[in-house]
Order: sequence, then structure tokens, then C-alpha cells
Amino acid sequence: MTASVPSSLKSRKKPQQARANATLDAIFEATIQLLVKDGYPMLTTTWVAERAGVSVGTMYQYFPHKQALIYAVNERYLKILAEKIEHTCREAQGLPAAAMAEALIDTYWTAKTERPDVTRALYRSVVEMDNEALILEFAARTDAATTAMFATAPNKSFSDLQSVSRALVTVIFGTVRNSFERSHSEQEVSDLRGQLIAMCRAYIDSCVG
Amino acid sequence: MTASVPSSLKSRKKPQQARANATLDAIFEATIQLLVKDGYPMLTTTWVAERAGVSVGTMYQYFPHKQALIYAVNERYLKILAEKIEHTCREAQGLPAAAMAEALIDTYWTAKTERPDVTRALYRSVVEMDNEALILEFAARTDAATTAMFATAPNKSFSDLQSVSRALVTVIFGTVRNSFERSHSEQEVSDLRGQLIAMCRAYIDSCVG
DNA sequence: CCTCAAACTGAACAATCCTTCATATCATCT
DNA sequence: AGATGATATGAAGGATTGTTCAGTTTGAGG
Repeated sequence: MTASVPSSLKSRKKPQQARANATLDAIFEATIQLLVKDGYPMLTTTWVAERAGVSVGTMYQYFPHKQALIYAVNERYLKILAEKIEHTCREAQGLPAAAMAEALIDTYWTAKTERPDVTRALYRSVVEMDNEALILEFAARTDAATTAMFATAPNKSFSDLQSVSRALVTVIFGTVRNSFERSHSEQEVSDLRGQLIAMCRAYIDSCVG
Repeated sequence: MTASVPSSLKSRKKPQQARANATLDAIFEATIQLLVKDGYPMLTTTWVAERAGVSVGTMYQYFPHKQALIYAVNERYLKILAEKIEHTCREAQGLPAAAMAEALIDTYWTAKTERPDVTRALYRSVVEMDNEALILEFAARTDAATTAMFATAPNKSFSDLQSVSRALVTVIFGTVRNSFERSHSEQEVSDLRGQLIAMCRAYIDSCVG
């Protein structure tokens, strides 16, 4: 079903004392900062350690190698994002289907544009690693959450719930990403967002069941 | 308007003899093959040269550095893609708006899935370089082409042609990309494609003018 | 056939940077 | 306080690889 986490990417050990947790947080934070500042190619383990206020050796006690570090950062990010989406989906249960779609768009778009630099940096950081497991797990969680949500829509019984739900998710997520890549202006972004909402609404209305 | 090509990424010299052109082609081909086979991180200049059947030095006569090589490969790819889209847009002029959208989806999806490995490899190769100029030029060309196309749609006068056109393009391109990342099965892909067409149709129908 | 510039060669250079490990410090429990 | 395992240090190793350049080959034009 979901691809398992590549064993080579697992973290080396779990922190057992308070300071170790602080260290880990510092490392994560430093990694993101440097990813944002200079991008993946410029990211060196020494720099990360320095900015985190620890030594390189410390880093290597938690991460077997650089890739594992990037992997962990993305894992964290996607986990939080998935939780936000699941939360939204739970809240929106029972609303009209169009409102559900709008809520989904709102949550996702807000999450991605809150810190655009971080979003962009993470989008770009994924190259070096085998991120398939990450993506698939994220997709599985969001699919499940949205399908469950749309199942509760009143006045609508979708002929193929799975299919409609997956289409909406893919279109919404994809549109946001593409908008990012094209560096739209704020004006264009907010306009695009409105059009996307209109599009989802029209689509849902056309799915009479 | 469009960001200019970073000067550091320009190619070093233009070929003036026939064999030089052959060399360039071989280098491009080798680059793509290795990108597909092992991904960007494993791509070394020596390997590219070897597979292209030339020496490293030759490569460096045309490309000032590795990034410029990747840049050139992507530039070529996007140029061809843009031409395909412009062609489709020209052909579809005068058709009903929904058919236009469908033609656009068809062209883009086909182009991207014809050689999925290449598509994926190029998507991933962009990390190291400043690809903004590339993306913006591509976006400008496709926006112009699609806007011109939709302007010729009968029975429809869109209240905001620019806006609708850009929305459609962003949604379509984004959806395809997202579908790629999620490694959908063939079944799911063709289903998704159908849903996307339905969505665009519904959206267009709702844009009465 | 001769000349010259274009094209090509590939060993060597230079620089980067990931990773290790022997050692030191810290926190917790008895 | 002492013992023990968890945590932290950072200089040094080692391997990779992008890039250069002095010299050779090729091809086109006169």
C-alpha cells in the first residue's frame, strides 16, 4: 500500500533527555533557515551544525547522513500539514459540498503561503532523497480525510465519491504548487484562488447524484 | 517583464562546424539519459562526457559549468513543449470553449506522459539552477497562446478573459504535475484526466457572459 | 597542398565537504 | 559521591568531482 520508509533514512537514535530534544529542534530550525537562505546545494553539514549551535558530531548522532536530515525536516512539515487538513475536514463535515471544497482550498493555500520562502525551499529540497514514501503517506492521509468529509455532504450523493474526492484534492494541491512556481503577484494569486473556488463549485454542482 | 537569462548560465560558444552540432546533441542526449538513470545528484561531468563519447574538456567549451548544462537541457525541453501548446492553441481556435480546454489538457498530458521518466527527471533537475527566467518565459508564452485561443470561442464572452485563461492553464498544468508526484496508477490517471476535463467544462459553462 | 582556426583530448589540479572517532562533559540513579 | 550511560566535541581523514590548460587532431578555405 504505502511505500515503507527507506531504512537508510531513518534517524539514528531517539533523544532521551531534555537537552537532546532541544538540540534536535535547533538542528531542524537551522536546517530550514539555511535551506531558505541558500538552498539545498549550499547546505553543508558544518554550517547546519554551526548555526544550530552544536558540533557536526552531534548531528551525526541523530542522522546517519545529510539526506536523512532533509528527510526528517520534510517529514515533520508534511505531518503538520496533514494534521491541519484532517482538522479542516473534520470541521467541515455536514456542510454543503462547495463549502467543503472552499475550506480545503483555504486551509491548503494558507498553509503554503504563510511562509512562502519555507514552502519554496522545501519543495526544492526533495531532490536528493527518496521522498516517495513521504508523498504517498501524505496523499493517503489527505485522501482519506477528504473522502470522509465529502461523504457527509447533504444534497449530494456522488456517483463515484473516491474519484471526485481525489480529483478535487489533486487539482487543488496542484494548482497551488503551480501558482508558486510561476511567481504570481499577490493580485494574481488572490484572483486565481477565487477562480479555483468557482471551478470547484461548478464541478461539484455538475456532479448531481 | 520576463526575467532575463542569468548571464552565468549562457552557453560558452556557438558551434560553427557540423561535428560540433553533433557533439552538442550527443551531450544533451547523454545528460538526459543519465538524469533519468541516476538522477541529478549522481550526475558527474565526467560521466556525461564519457557517455556522449567526448572528453570533459569538450563539454567545457560549450558550457561554462555543470549548471549551464542542466539549464540548457531544460531550456530545450520547455521550448519544444511551448511550441506544442502554441500549435494546439492555434488549431483549436473557433472551437467551443470546452473543446479548447480539452485539447489543452490532451496536449499537455500527452507531452508529459509520453516519457514519464524524462519528465520526472527534468522536474527534479531544476534544483541547482536559477530557473525562474525559464519558467516565466514558458508561462508568458502559454498564457499568450491560450488567451488568444479562448478569445475566439463562440457563444462565450468571458467577463475577464485573462483571468479565466490563466486559471485554466494553472489548474491544468498543476494537476498534471501533482498527479505525477503522487505516482497514480494508469487507471487513476485516466480517471483523473476525465474528471479534470469535466471540471473545466463545468467551470467554463458557469462563466456565462 | 598548406594554413589556421575550430574542435577535441584527458591527466592533473584544487577545492569542497561528508563522515568518523577518540575524547570530554553532562545528567541521572543508587 | 560515585558510577554509568547519554550527549557533545571538532580536528582529521578520505573520497569525490568540477574545472583547467597545454597540447593534439580535424576540417574548411585559399
